[in-house]
Amino acid sequence: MPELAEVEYFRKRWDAGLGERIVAVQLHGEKRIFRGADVRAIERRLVRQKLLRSRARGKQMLFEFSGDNWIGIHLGMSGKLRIEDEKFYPTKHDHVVLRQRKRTLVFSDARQFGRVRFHHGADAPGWWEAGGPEIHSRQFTKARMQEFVRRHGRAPIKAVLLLQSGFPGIGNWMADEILWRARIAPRRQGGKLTEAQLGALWRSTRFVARASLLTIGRDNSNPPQNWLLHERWTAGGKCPRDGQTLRRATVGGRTTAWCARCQR
DNA sequence: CAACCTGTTCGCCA
DNA sequence: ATGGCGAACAGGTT
Repeated sequence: MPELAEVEYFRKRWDAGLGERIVAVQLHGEKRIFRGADVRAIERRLVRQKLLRSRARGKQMLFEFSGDNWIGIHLGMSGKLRIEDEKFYPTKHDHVVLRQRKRTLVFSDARQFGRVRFHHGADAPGWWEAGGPEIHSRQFTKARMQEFVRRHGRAPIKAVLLLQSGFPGIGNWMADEILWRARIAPRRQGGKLTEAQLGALWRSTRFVARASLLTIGRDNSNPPQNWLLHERWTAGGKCPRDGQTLRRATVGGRTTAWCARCQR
């Protein structure tokens, strides 16, 4: 599930626990999601600390706790954040369970492509600060995007949109949505796009990012019915623009859906 | 039962 | 050094 807007939605699930103290920490410390993290430090440091605030950047989330403690979470393919009540009994895939007096903060991830990091220090961790501007920010300029696309000019544009270093937060469905909206075929090489197509790509990127944040990101509601997203997984899905049956193929290593008539 | 999956990282190659 | 690509990771779902 989790791309830009879903990440924002899940980040806010834990808002219910803001300002409240963690009274117990239960981790499945041997699981792959903790690769590289000091599990014992999380268990030792987080108890008695308060959840202060959280942020998201692309698909990364950062949760700040009192006492200079920080947890980074990436949801991977199947990660989810949710709130349970204080009597919650965790099951197999509930790898991070942070108990507060009146509720329980849970991170679950069946496939374990997600990741949990821990940092103890006065400032946000170094791995948080790296990376380019968010695609829905003013700093994500057309010139910046164009420079990135040109640098990866020989790869199919679909693959370029999936590179988090240039398009943080974009995943498989967003990339398809953006290319469909910009009328660009997913196999086109970025270096061969016309000036007009680059403009359309930039506008579509920002539009899809912002509009999905206002629906999925706000309350997990559906984007408008005329989005490609609603058609792209159903066999025989149709182009919302011209009704053509969508094509499906692996592009940039991922299943890709597009309209062969209106995307060039 | 086999194929498929909304993500990232690694090693290999150009 | 940089960029592109395919495999690998794990387990649930179709």
